[in-house]
Amino acid sequence: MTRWLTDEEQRAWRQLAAVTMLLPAALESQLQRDAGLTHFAYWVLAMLSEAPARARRMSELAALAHGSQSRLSHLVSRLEERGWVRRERADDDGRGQVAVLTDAGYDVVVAAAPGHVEEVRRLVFDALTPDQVQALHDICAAIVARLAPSPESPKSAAS
Amino acid sequence: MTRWLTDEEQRAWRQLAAVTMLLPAALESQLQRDAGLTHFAYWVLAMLSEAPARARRMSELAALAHGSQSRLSHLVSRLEERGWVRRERADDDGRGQVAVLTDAGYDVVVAAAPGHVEEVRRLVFDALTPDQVQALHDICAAIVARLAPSPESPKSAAS
DNA sequence: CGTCAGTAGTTGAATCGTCAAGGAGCTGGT
DNA sequence: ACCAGCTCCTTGACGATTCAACTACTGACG
Repeated sequence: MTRWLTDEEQRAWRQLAAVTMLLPAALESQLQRDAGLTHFAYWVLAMLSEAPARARRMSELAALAHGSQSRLSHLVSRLEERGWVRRERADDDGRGQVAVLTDAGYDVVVAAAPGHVEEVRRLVFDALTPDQVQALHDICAAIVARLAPSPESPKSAAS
Repeated sequence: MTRWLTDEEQRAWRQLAAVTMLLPAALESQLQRDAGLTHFAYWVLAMLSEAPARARRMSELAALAHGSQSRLSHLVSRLEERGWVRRERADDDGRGQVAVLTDAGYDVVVAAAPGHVEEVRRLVFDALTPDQVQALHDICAAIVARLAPSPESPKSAAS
């Protein structure tokens, strides 16, 4: 006995689906054109550029960029070939690898950031009122909570 | 002189970005597991199933599914191999092709729909109040308007 | 009519992502 | 000490997507 969507939900879903299909494509296209970067690659480089010592553990980076470890591993290999990232062994854990942003890599993010931010502003925030920005945050946070089965959130405390 | 994002915008953007990365992946994964379908493939089949005579022009279908013509063409070839869709020449326009949903294809969408809808409800609508659903619709519609450079919208009328 | 720009769609090469398998290192119980 | 099982990460094969031609047709203009 499927609970179908109401008309309002259906309408909202079609718009949301459109956003999830079109917005990433639009950002990809801008980044690809102006900086030769994937949206995912940009995000990874950005996360590295903000990190202390511009370095992060692979798994941490994968989680921050919302991608699988495998995807990240392949990407980092490509970025390494271009000389934007370097891999190092983790001191504390012999299994771990640390991705380090090189100076050349840093220059790439810094060069790509303004155009990307401009595009995000143009496509998203210029279209919204401040109240809507707030609402968007809350809505997306609620959805993300469902998507990321984080260790917190379950009801009662386990001993 | 880049106009950077305010803190509120930044927060909202991170959540929205997370949704655009995680939600499609989650839906893909459910559809792939339970029906052997891509989200895009599901959407295309769904659009066909709603159409009069279960048939649509390729370009119309591409627009409805928010994908490129090339992407659709490749997909339809794969769907054709599985016997879920058939290509026909358009009567009115010799260049055009019409994609037609076969009975087998119809059965596939009908079988996949309940699980998919359940997942959408679980991940999105169960997390939101009715007010938020309404707000989500308006927000996404505003963004989509920026993304789809529709022929209307420009300011003054051209003769 | 012929031609020429524009539209509809397909194709193939190259890129990117996923999935399943595997190497290598840590950790806890005995 | 050992070994079973776990975590971290990489790899290779495969599938899906993009990008840039390319074919085939239409419609307008002289």
